[in-house]
Amino acid sequence: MDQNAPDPPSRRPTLSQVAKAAGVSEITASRALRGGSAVAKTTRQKVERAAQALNYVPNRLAGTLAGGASRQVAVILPSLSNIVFADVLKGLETRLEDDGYHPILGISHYDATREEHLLHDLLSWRPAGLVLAPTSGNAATRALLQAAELPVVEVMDTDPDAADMAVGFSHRAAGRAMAHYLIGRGYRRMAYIGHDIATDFRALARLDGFKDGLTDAGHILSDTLILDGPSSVPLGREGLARMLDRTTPRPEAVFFSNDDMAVGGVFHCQTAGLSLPHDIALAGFNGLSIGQALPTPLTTIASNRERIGFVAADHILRRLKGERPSRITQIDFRLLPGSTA
Amino acid sequence: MDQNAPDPPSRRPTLSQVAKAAGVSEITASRALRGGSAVAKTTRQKVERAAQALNYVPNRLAGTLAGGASRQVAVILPSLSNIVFADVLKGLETRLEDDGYHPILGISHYDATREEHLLHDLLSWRPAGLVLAPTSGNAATRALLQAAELPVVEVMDTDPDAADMAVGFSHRAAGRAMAHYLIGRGYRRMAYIGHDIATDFRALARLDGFKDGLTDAGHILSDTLILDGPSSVPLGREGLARMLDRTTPRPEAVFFSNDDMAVGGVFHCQTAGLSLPHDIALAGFNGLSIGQALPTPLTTIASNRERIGFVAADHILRRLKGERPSRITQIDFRLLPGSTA
DNA sequence: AACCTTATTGACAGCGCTGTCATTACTTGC
DNA sequence: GCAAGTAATGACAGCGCTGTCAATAAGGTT
Repeated sequence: MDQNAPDPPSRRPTLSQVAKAAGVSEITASRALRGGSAVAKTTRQKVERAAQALNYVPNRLAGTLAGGASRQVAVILPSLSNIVFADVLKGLETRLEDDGYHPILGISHYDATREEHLLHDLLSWRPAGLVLAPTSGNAATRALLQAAELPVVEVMDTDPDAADMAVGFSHRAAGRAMAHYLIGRGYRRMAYIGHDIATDFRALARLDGFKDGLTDAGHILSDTLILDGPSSVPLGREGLARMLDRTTPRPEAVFFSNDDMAVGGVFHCQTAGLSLPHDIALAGFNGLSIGQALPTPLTTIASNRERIGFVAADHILRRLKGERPSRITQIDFRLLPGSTA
Repeated sequence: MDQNAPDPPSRRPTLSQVAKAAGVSEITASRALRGGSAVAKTTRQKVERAAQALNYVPNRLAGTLAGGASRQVAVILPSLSNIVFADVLKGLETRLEDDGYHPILGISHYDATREEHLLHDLLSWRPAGLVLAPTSGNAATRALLQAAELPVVEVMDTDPDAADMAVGFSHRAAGRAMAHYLIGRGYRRMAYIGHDIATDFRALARLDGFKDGLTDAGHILSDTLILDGPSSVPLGREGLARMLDRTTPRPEAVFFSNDDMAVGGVFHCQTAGLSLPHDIALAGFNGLSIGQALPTPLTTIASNRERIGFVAADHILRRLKGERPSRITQIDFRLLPGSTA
């Protein structure tokens, strides 16, 4: 509590104090508490009792410094405003915790400089591994990664030249899949509405894939609207309103950068009295539950973010045990036909 | 390790190597890199150049062990599925990063045992501070906190007997405020629909406050429906459907445990052809953007989660500088009258 | 009984860094 | 030009723990 008061009286108990209390050597106490090694059952109990009595909490800084492997994993994500990355983090944390590991977190805010800085900072804690959803193909970052000599997983995409491992799916393929689906449904005049794509290069990859898909079938994108700022429901709503306002005839189908945006579009249609998908078709990306709970379930592509996080953590952990998980792991997306397109 | 080997293939460079390269003593290198202390400008430059050349990344485990204060802050949250805690985490991370601190994360899953375990685990990293959104008034946890002797902030509520500091607002007061508002709007027969409340005791507090508010005005809650599982849009939708199915006459107004649930309710009304708020009034809690973007903006109470996280981190940091931020900090909620009630 | 295992415990030397106090170099005042 | 002060640097010890190897005790073999 009191920061100023000189507090020599109550320093946290150390292993040596536990050892003394249990009447054994420090190293024996260490082994007893860590389990595994050869320690007599009675000795172990004595030590455990002493630790309990003193309210001993081991100091892993010291342990890691002396022994080797940390049980912390650095995690760098571009954002937490979007539930998508919270999902990834949840999957990560769940798997890590199973093995007594913990994430140290950094948020890059889609800023490459910040990402690099974070990387340097987090590496200084000597984590056992690193998981990141890269913000860009930053060269400096890549160099640091290569030099870091620790298991690294890049999540959310399947970049074939990932520094080490990658867990995710191809956003380009996802965009293409949506194009094929919409074409198959008979839509022709198609538009795209997205949030600030300069920063979110995975959204950009989806757009590129979408265009590719249209091209495959001999079509082209009839209209594109990119709005400033992070994706959100209100932004999507505003986007569709503006697009319909400025373009005649209106597009037959609109692909949004993600579900948040698309749900905004659905709301606009409700307000404007447009019936889905008759008057206009809308599609999103991510498969958020909000979109599926709409009176008209959103047509979208489900990504399994939590699983991506989980598998990423698992890869780190397995690597630490000496195994060699595959370099690129595909976590499939799935097109969810709803009733909006 | 082998001390004699001239150049162990690829261990990370240490401060001593940097010092050697710069032709100064270890401690001088340390001071040069940390800045502040008295080091000649030329010396500092030499050291910085050497560090750069060697690609030196300091080892904070060693630094913290030797020197004192860690730059990690333990964070324990009950969940990440709900955007609410992701928001808090975002605020925390933002403020911490400003000062070069980083969160180590643990998720309790609304489980008191797990929370206690996490606390023990995270404390073993000797964090400089601790932020948690308590899952319960767990006694063992509280004891650990008291003994921990580090700045602790409990977030999301303003528990007057917080172990150390608290940043948030009274959920009870929020519930009451909603009751008063709805009564003021003329609604009488009111119901509540919530998610698994056994675990989420802040939602329970809101319900209690809501009941209090009704009692204040001489009314009582006409119906209550608690559903299993975490809150979600589909769950709220299902909840309202079930309630309307089983109860006649239907309630005039329904207060949901949060916005996710309430938005589900709105969707159900859209599907069932009920007009809001004429046929039935709905209200939520949190002030999520999704609710505000609905064709009928949701009546709700806005909480400022990100700010709570930010202020919590700020309190920790200030405490570490020797200041004494106030024990209980209120981050006000605000009733947002929408068009659903 | 001498010998060999195996189980259990401990001594020792650091891990990489920083706090403390001491030392040296360089100014400045009179 | 010399005492006294300031700036810059370094030697040393130790943070709390674990890996390595050695030592001892206990049990089994021929």
